[in-house]
Amino acid sequence: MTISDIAKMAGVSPAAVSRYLNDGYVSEEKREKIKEAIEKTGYVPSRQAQILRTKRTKIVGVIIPKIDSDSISRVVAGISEQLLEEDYQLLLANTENDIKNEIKYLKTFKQSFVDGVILIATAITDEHRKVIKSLKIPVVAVGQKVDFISSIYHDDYGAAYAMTAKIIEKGHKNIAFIGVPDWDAAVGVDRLRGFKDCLADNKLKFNSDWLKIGMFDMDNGYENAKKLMKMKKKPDAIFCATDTIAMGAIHCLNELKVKVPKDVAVCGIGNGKTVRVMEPPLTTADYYYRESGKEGARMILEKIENPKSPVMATMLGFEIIERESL
Amino acid sequence: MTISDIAKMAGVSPAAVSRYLNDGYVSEEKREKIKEAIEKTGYVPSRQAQILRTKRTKIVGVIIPKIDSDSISRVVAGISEQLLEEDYQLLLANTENDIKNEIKYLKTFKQSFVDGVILIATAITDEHRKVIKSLKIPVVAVGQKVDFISSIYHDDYGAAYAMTAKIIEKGHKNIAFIGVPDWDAAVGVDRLRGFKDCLADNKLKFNSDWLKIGMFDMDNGYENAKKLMKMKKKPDAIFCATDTIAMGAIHCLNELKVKVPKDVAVCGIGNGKTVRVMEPPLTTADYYYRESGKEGARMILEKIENPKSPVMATMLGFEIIERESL
DNA sequence: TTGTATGCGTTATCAG
DNA sequence: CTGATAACGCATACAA
Repeated sequence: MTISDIAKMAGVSPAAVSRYLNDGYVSEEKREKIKEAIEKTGYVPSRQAQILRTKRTKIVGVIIPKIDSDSISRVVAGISEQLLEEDYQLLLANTENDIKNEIKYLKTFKQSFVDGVILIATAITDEHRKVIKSLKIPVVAVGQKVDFISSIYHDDYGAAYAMTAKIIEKGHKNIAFIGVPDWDAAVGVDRLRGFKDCLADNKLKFNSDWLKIGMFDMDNGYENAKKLMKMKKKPDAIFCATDTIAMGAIHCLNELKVKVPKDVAVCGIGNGKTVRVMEPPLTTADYYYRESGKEGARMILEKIENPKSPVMATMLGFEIIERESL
Repeated sequence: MTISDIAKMAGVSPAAVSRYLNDGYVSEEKREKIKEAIEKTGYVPSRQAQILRTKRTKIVGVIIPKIDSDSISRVVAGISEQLLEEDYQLLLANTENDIKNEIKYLKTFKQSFVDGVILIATAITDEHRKVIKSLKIPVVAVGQKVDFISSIYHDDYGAAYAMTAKIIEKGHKNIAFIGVPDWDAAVGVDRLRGFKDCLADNKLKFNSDWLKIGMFDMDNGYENAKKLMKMKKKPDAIFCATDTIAMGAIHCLNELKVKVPKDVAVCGIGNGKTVRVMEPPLTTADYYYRESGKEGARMILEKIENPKSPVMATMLGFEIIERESL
């Protein structure tokens, strides 16, 4: 079934059928005939041929470091929701945390296979910069603030600051921090900065022995909480940069029979799906991950429709969720 | 940059360049020239034009009910890994648990936009059947056994049976079951069947008052555990059909100050990422979700390469993970 | 081995 | 308003 077949059946030209399908610049009687022919045959235009002509795939590529992560899968859910609504499709590129794959996908997309790309990256290197600039299609970043492309990110500094203030408000003065490396600008840098600044503003001194850095997993929380509890001078609160880390930390504390929050308070950031059933339920900050995905999708769509729309940066807020671990 | 430009630069015909890129049916000297031209210009063939010609996109569509789920995101991670290896791309279609979207995507894919589709469905209705049969591209199912297409699934019956045996082995005789509706053949039907059969085989009678059905969320576990604990005759163990349900149940029990596993033992199925930090850590069955994704990808690729390869069904095993909740 | 010609299924142009 | 006709960029049958 091609457009010509339909044209023949309806006794019109292929061009008329095309117009019927698109602009709709066609007389009433022919419109009828064409409609009939299409309905009878169940004809559907070939996407590929359309794409070849129009140069638009109505697909957006989404590059992520991993999919089996609570926060990322929520962002993807948001993207997917918005895209579905706008009748776009979602090509998922999972880099498995390998920056080489990230560049590879970016280059693959360069062949204008997709109309735009949403990049959920933990770090933007010079190579990213270079490759992205060489692309002819728009790119937006979600989860990190990037200067040369539009981005949508969370108020990492603010959330960390507010959370720290909450810890202090609860009467804790000896606060440890378990975080991630500083190659992650959002989680590794901003959250730590918010923490330190709040400490300083409250005239509490930052104890670098209590600053522990590890990866984005529960082990980081578990191992570092253990180390913290082995020190002669122990903290009475632990601020974990992510919920996952916090879960590991609480698990460790429970094993050590350290009472949370009485002996040591714990909090995280992210409001992961399962943290409310921890023992005790985790105090954390909700980050509207899903919303950030939706907004990212809106942004890239806007860029696609209107390529010269200005670069913009949107910061999403947060909400402290008080539960019992703090 | 088109193939003709390269041809001109190298002083050969477009066909020669095409052959250089594909079959490689070209003389040594021309080969050199072409190579040079391509390198100089950084030419890359247009995917779209290739697709229009060859009718193959090297994309497989993956239809899922939701992405922000521990088990599903792990399956997708496996699919993604395998696809990356084979140089295929992954078009993600998230139905948001709406069966209408499932059909819609199936139909979208019908326009041979993808070379094959992997369906992660909870239920296969007659409409699914009809639409799938009308597709010209192969479809494989992951997570459910389906008779008319290749599928890969988990040993739900066996896992439930083994887990029940384990509960009995621990000395429990009054075992409740919190499950999901029977429109889900794997989780709703097979796991319950494994449970019942094991009970029968051990001469324990099945108490239908202790059979609770709800959705795939923590609330199901929470609410139904609460109901169970309000009964005059309480169970001393609760078998939850999924880890998520189990987490809700344990949370409830903790709130009620019911000791797990001393007063009531709990177990789940799935080995979710966070269940090992529950208090107490959850006894569950590992399901190799990631592996099932990889296998599903291999299957669809095989079908794509070799369309008349036979329908097959692969069942993946499981492993009981003993922790402290049982 | 090589090049020419043709077709894949649309959409855009342009003259009627 | 309408219908030829020319691209879009590539791959292949076929003739050379």
